Amino acid sequence: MEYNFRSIEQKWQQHWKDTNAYRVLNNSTKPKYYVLDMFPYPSGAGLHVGHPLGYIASDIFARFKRLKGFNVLHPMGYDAFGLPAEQYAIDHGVHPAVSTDHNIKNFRAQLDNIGFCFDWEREVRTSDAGYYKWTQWIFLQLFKSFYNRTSSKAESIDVLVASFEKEGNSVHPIPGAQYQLPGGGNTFTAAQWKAFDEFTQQSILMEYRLAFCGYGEVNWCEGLGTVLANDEVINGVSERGGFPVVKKKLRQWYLRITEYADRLLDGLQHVDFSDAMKEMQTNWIGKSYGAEIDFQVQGQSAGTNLRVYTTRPDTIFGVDFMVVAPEHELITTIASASQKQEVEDYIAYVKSRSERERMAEKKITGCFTGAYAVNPFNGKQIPIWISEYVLAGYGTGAIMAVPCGDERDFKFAQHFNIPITNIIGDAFNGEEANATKDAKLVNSDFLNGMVMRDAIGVVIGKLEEMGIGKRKVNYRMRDAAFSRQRYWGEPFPIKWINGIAYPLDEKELPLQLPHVEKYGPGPEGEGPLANIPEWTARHLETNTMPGYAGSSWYFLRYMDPHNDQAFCDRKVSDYWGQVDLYIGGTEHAVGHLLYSRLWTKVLFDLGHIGHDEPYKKLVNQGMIQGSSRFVYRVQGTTNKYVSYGLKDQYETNQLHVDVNIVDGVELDTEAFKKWRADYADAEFILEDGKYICGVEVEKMSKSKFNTVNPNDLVERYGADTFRMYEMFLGPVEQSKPWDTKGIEGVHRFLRKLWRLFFDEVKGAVWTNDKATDAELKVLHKTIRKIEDDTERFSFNTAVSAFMVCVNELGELKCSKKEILESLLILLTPYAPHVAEELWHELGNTGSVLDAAYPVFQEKYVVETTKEYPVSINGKLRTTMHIDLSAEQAAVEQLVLANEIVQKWVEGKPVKKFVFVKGKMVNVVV
RNA sequence: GCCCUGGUGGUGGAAUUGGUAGACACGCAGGACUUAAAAUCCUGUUCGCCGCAAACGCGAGUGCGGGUUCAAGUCCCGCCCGGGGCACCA
Repeated sequence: MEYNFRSIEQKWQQHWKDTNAYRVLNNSTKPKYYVLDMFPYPSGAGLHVGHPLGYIASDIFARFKRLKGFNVLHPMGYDAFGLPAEQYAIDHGVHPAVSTDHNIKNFRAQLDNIGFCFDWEREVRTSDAGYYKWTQWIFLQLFKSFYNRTSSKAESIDVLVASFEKEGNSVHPIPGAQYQLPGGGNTFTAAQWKAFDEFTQQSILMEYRLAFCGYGEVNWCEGLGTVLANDEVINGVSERGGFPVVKKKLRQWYLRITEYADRLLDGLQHVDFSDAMKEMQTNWIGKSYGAEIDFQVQGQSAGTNLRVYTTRPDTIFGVDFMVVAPEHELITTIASASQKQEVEDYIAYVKSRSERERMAEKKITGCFTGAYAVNPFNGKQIPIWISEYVLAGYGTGAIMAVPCGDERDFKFAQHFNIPITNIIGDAFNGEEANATKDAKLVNSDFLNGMVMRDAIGVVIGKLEEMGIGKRKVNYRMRDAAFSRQRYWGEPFPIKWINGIAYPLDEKELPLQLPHVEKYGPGPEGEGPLANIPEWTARHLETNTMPGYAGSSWYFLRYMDPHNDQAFCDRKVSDYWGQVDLYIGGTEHAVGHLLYSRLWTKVLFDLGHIGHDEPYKKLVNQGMIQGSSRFVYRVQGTTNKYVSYGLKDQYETNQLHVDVNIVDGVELDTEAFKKWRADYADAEFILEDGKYICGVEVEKMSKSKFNTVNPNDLVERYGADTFRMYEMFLGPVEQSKPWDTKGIEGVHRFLRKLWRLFFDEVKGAVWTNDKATDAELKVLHKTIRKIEDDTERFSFNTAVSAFMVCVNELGELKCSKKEILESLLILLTPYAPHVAEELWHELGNTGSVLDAAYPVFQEKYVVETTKEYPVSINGKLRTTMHIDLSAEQAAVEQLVLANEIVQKWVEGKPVKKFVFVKGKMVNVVV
């Protein structure tokens, strides 16, 4: 009887399906464990061997936890809305719903092939109305909430309104500093609030809502009648058609994620993410501590101040000029008559440049306004410049420039010949800025002699005393744009009437995405929904939600996927709680992870769930790179190819060749001729009768012909081999190249395992004999190793531990049920099909999926002697078997009597004798 | 430029707390079985030196240069190279 993996795998997959082996219940006496894979987008290209890596790892872990007695939730679903499907629809005339459905079918077939233990009854798709009903519902919660800065959490907007009616906005000032009420200013009393008309009231509330609508700058292309992404704009004109593109403020939905900046930062201390991941999120949030300082502008009325943000108030005596962003509102007020034309020209120039150009070119540009600010401490006049290196959206959109301490300021000063004041003495060399905080200040009036680090607080204190500055924390993170002018996404449950956004009643959800035939943009940068008369007649919002809407909360829906009364029953989310293990790539470091953390915090604040961090532990799987193969076409010929080893004798061109027609490095020349029509009459210059290909590691991609389809490998070696090989390749977190050839080693291992049970001629060879000490030792060593390795996600070493175990049992000629049965349970997470088959062959009737995990017993692995390495002066010279209970004195005697040791010691006195019990011996002479 | 990673045989990788570097595989070489091939199995395989050869032995060796230690792939200091992220954030 031989290892017929095809029929075995088919049989058990069918059996598990028939018996609902992977169904998970929401109530259990067992402890819970939640294993989640990052939501895949079902692309039309299908899976290559790089994709399932994380799924296999999570599957192994889920099965392991199940064997260890946990109730394990391990679901899968699809992030089905999104731009690619819509783009495909536009290009091919297939409705996104149709192509998405088709892609999901293929995706599912590929997944099933690998034998995952997903509970498919819990599958979710973000594009299903039953799902996005709740995405819309959560959006409404965001819309109807504000961030209460006094309680530091989201609360109902009703709380805010009640406060307004009682005390105006004195308790809850408007979060956006720039906002101006229709009559100017940004504070109001209770009486004023009550007197505002509805439009004004709603406009004010919009300034607080966690999901809000505002105006944002976008690239508007009149010629194409649409908004363009940054990468679709080149040199100020559209990539397609060359039409001019201008920055335009357009209505957009946003999430007020900035209010959660601190909590998102703090939360990182309570989750188990890699340092790199925490670092990326921390940088993205970009918290900085500094001060806002008001500078009087010369010749302007007392109220017209230039407010700057700086993290280095200690350098205030080194300020040689001010720089404001080109968008700064004060420019028109302060620009002098003589500079007016120059300023206008400069602003026009900046407007013509896209964000991308601005960043790519990094030219030093700028323009003097003709106005001067006054240094509040010494009355010095400071010229005010405009430059695009200062960003309107950060801080106050204006800075005080200190060229001796800031590289950008230094370069600007040099470029425009602005004299530089040195306030750090020898620490400034005149060649480049020095951003130190440890220098002693000079030329700094009352700060002279003080270390900069200490001066920061002193200056802020003084500014506050004078009433012209205050401590200020800033964040780099901006509010998240939450609308797309696209079709294939969740419609917003919002109606617009007279410029006021009204939420739909929850009973009206889901607001169904209407069917359309065309996906072209609507007028004035609106989405395709604006082209549907029935839609606009209902005054419905025409934008749709972005891709990350549905994926921000899907981990909650898996818990209770069919509930049509709530997004997830509170009792159910309390039972499952956080995702215990989340596996996925690093590409979602700041997008998806930050958004889903935000949504979780809001839902927690509003009392809908009981935890405020979605993921307890995050593991990032590495990428599997492609290993490309090349053939070398001789130059001057149309179809003559020279083998790798001989190519230096010719002038050649290197061409990618499909890795699937190469065995290791040897090209299948017949397959090559059949591969593409123009290679049909190819000729080869061989070495040793073979055509050897060149090899290079590159990204795995169709265009490089280095993709490998898991289906082909499963067909040839079986799912169990494939799963184990993906793990055997190396640590999950690490990127590594794919090498199909290596899979045979894992396949051989499974056949070796099989032969412990069955002989090709004799049939079953396993016995009920009592296991020997040596056999039990092999088994228990393996139990310990597999358990440890699996717990710490070291799946590659676990696979080799299985190999070692089977090799050793083979040497011992051990085919005893007592040993093999336990081994099968250990193997179940990794190779479930063959484990289940052999489990039944041993006479078990239940499924191995629910067997009791073997318990490691120390007594079987205790050693009495150890082969000690013996070094002389740190160099290994020999090894000696010594009783483990032996103490230093006895060992010393034994070792020094050893012939080889004596030879090396050569009668010299022993200076030191190092003995670490159970480890090693070192003789120092 | 800044931050985070990593660098070990021909290849993927192992060495969990400083204690026998190269586990386990791939590849390669040789052998067995076979008319032959495939499959399978066995042996060898870090490099160098000595040697007809094997055994044994010796020397070097974890990107480079220093250091700490009885002992360093592992710890410290200074470099070099690859991968990833951020990039006018004041």
